[in-house]
Parts: sequence; C-alpha cells; structure tokens
Amino acid sequence: MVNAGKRSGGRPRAGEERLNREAILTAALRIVDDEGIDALTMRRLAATLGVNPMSLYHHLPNKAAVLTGLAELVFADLEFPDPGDAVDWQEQLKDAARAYRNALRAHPNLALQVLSDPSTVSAVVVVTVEPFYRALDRGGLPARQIVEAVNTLIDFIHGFLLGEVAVRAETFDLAPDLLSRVAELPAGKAPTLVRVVSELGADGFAYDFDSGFESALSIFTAGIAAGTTNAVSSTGIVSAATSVDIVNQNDPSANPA
Amino acid sequence: MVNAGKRSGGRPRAGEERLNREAILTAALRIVDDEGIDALTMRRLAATLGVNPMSLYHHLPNKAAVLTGLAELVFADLEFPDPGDAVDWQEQLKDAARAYRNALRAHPNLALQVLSDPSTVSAVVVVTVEPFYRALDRGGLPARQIVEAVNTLIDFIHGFLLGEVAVRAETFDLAPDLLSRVAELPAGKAPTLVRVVSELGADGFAYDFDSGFESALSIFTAGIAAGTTNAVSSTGIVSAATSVDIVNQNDPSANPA
DNA sequence: TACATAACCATACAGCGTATGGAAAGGAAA
DNA sequence: TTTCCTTTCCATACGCTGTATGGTTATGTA
Repeated sequence: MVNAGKRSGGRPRAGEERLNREAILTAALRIVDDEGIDALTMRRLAATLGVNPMSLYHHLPNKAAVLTGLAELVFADLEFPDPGDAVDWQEQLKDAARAYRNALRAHPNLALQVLSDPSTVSAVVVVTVEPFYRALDRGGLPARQIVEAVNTLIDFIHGFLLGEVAVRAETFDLAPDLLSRVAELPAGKAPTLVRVVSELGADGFAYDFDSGFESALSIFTAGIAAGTTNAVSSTGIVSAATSVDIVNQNDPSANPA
Repeated sequence: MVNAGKRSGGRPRAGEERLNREAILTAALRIVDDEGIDALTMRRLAATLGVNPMSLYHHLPNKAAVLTGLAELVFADLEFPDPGDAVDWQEQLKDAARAYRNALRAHPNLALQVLSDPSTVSAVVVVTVEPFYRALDRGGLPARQIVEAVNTLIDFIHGFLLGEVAVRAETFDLAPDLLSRVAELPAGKAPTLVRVVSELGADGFAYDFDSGFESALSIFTAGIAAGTTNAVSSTGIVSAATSVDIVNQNDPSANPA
C-alpha cells in the first residue's frame, strides 16, 4: 500500500525535487501575466506546480517574497541598448525613458506591485538608471543636477505608468470618462478647464498614451537643458540649440490598444 | 422578553437609524488614517459603528465602493486658494502643484488607493486641475500644450507621491538602501551612477522629498516656458526671464518626518 | 388596514495566508 | 553499516476575509 507509484509525503528522491525558487517564480509570473495579480494565490500557485501549498514555504518565506521575487526576476537581466554617442544627449535621455517605460509595460499586471513597494522600486531603479545618468553626464550637468533630473524623470514615468497600466488593465476608457466628468462640473467651477476642453473638442482631448509620453519627454529635456544653461552659465548654446525639437510632437501617430 | 431595552434585529424606529453612507465613510476614513488601509475590513468597520457587518451593505454595495467613497469624501470639497495674478504664472503653477501634493498627502494611507484606481483618479483630477489650467492659460500656452503640460505635471506628482507615501508608511530609509545597492552593483556595470554618487557623497545623495519636489517643479516650469517660446515664437522673453529661478534649489532646508 | 420596502441581525460559505507537525529520503558522522 | 540531523514534501487546522442568503421588525404609502 505504501509507495505504490504515487507517494503522498516525505522527502523526494535525489533529482526528483519538484520545486526550487526559480521554478516557483516562473510559474507565478505566468499566472500574473495571464490572469492578473489577484489570481496569484499560494494555493493556486502550488496547484499549477502540482504541489501542496505549504511546500512553497520551503523555498520562499511568504507571499510577499514571491511578489518581490517576481520584480527581481523581471528586471534582473534587463539590458538597455546603449545608443552611444551617435545621437544627441537629449535624444539619448529620451531613449532611456522610452526603454524604461517599455520595460515596466512588459508585465503590466506586475507594474502596480513594483511601483508601490519602495524596496522593489529601489532595486529596479538601481539596475536601470545608468543610461539616464550617462545621458545627462554627456549633457554636462553637475552631479547634483543629474540626480535631481533623473529622480524627476523616473517619478514622472512611474506616475505615467500608474495611469497607463491601470487604464489598460481595466479596459477603462479614460477620455469619455473625463469628458463626462467635465460636463457634469458645476457651472463656473472650472472655467479654464471647460474652455480648453471645448476648444480642443472631444477628439482633440482624447488621450493617446504614446504621444502624451513624447510630449512629456520634450518638456523634460527642454527644462533640463534650460537648467544647465543657467547653472553652468557659460554654455548658453546648449539650451538654445536643443529646445528646437520640442515642437515636433503635435501629430499623434502611434496608437496603443 | 421582547424589546427589553436592547433590540437584536429588525428595522430601527424612525430617527434611530444608526447608519448612513456618510457616517460609514467617516468611520472608515478614521480607521484608514489611524491604522492604515489594511486595517479597514468590513467587520472592523461595522464593529466601530456598533453594527452587524452585513448592515453596511444596505448603504454601500461592496468594499470597493467604500474605498472609492473615501476618495470622494477626501476630495469632494477641496478648495485651492487662488493666488490671483499677483505672482508669476510659473509661481502660480508651482503653487498648484504644491497644493495638489499636499492634498494627496493629507491622507497618506489612502494615497495608493486613490492613485491606483483610474476611475478614482479621474474623479480627483477633474475637481483639482483648474488651478493648473489657469496658470498655464495665463502663461499664454495654446490649449493643446496646456493639456500636455498639465498631464505631465500631474503624472509626475502621482509618481512622486507613490514613492513618498510608500516610503513614509513603511518608515523605509531610502537613501542608505540605495547607497548599499549601488555599492553592491557589479563593477563596471553602472560607472556613471557610481561616479555621481561618490562625487556627491552619502550626505549629498541623501534624499529629501521637499527639495526634490522643488527641483522638479523648476525643471517643469523651465521646460514649459521653453516650449512656449518655440511654439509661439514671438515672446522669447518669457523663457529667458523665467528660467532664472531654477538655480535656487540647492539648499535642502525643509525636513519631513 | 394592507403591503412593499428599508434597516437591521444571524448564519454560513468559500477562499485566503500560514502555523504546526508528521513522514520519508539524503547526506554526514560514527 | 548504523545513527542522526537536515531537507523536502504533505495533511490538517486556525483565524481571517468579503459577502450570499434569509429572517425580523418598523416605516411610508395606498
């Protein structure tokens, strides 16, 4: 009766171990990607691995460790293509921002988890910001301004993604929602907002994440360049030369889901 | 035996109703403020109201409604002081940003909830952005650029707050965590980051939320002003005059908890 | 006076994370 | 070879969650 083909307990034979940290995290990532973060429960995870829920706790101390482990897994071997010195430092900065945004979008169901846990964020940021630093260093900014500019840009990307992934996850239609809310506003409460919206029309106001992101990047590079001008106060040319490309973002061409 | 002082069921007498939506939300807000969002459970909420858990469901359809109700409650009658035309439009924009940040910080335990629910965010944003629009309108920006700039600034504030409230809530010490992570980086993996950090030293790198926020605002105003210059291409003075104040942020003076 | 409705309570269910403890195989030491 | 600790798994169980269901009683309206 005992050991009849299928064992029910005890240590597995050498080489027959069914679990390890990586296998668990891989399975967890699959669940999160496929069905969302709420679908990830210890019981569900164990079931997909064909294992008792409590077995997981021999490889990871608790569920929180699974979640931070997932963030590590996703960002561990993230590589940014170095655009080199071929392009403008401002374009290099924009590329870093685009790459960071895309990295966070690769697993949208995990994004909120990553963004709301400070320990996870700092881990992700550290392995990720070098391209930002390199671009700004090339731009000639002093150390303190580099840090401030990078923090600002990273924070913006986090906030942007917060909206982007949340909206996508719930297939929430932002533009009509905003428009109807604006329409319901008490008269005279927000005259400028109302006027701007009516000036643009519903179509003009419709939100496109890609072009919104690009507009933001232009504001950043212009702002950072302007700061450089005044701080260094000797290379005024930089600002003047680089704030040109800020106008090129008026046509919304890309379209996300 | 029946109705002996304390009744155990049935509809209460007129004027003796113990619950209504507002009372529930007020109690819920108190719990969230005092003990954090995780402490808010339907049972706990009912207990503080001296009521059976199921009674809550006569006033709010489910727990999610309690949470979005809380966000409404907090932002419903939020008023921004209008700085009027006394100050610079850039200073006016900064004031709007500071006020928005403070409004979200007033209930830090609620911030993550607010920021991660798109429906809640759009409700909050609509009743909140008028000062931003007004400032940029005074700055002479065309409608489309106003929308883009406001979106960018709001997204930044959201991302900034995500870090700020998370770090505060967990009394997580960000600076040493980042420093140790940088120290543990494989040699040569992030040379610029390492160099910048060592140039600033641990003290210089230490993160202060207030001065970080102000630095960011300066980058924004400079970037927006630069954009205006090129777009309007007739009032170049604006950009030149206003990018002066970007250097004034080098002394960290404010100190948060 | 009848009746639908509203406001409360009691019970119960499925699901959650995980503490506790037991069984069996592996590896090291005797 | 025997002993014994350690590792990896399983079974059970506890306290917690949100909420479905349905009962009881007072209210407002017809």
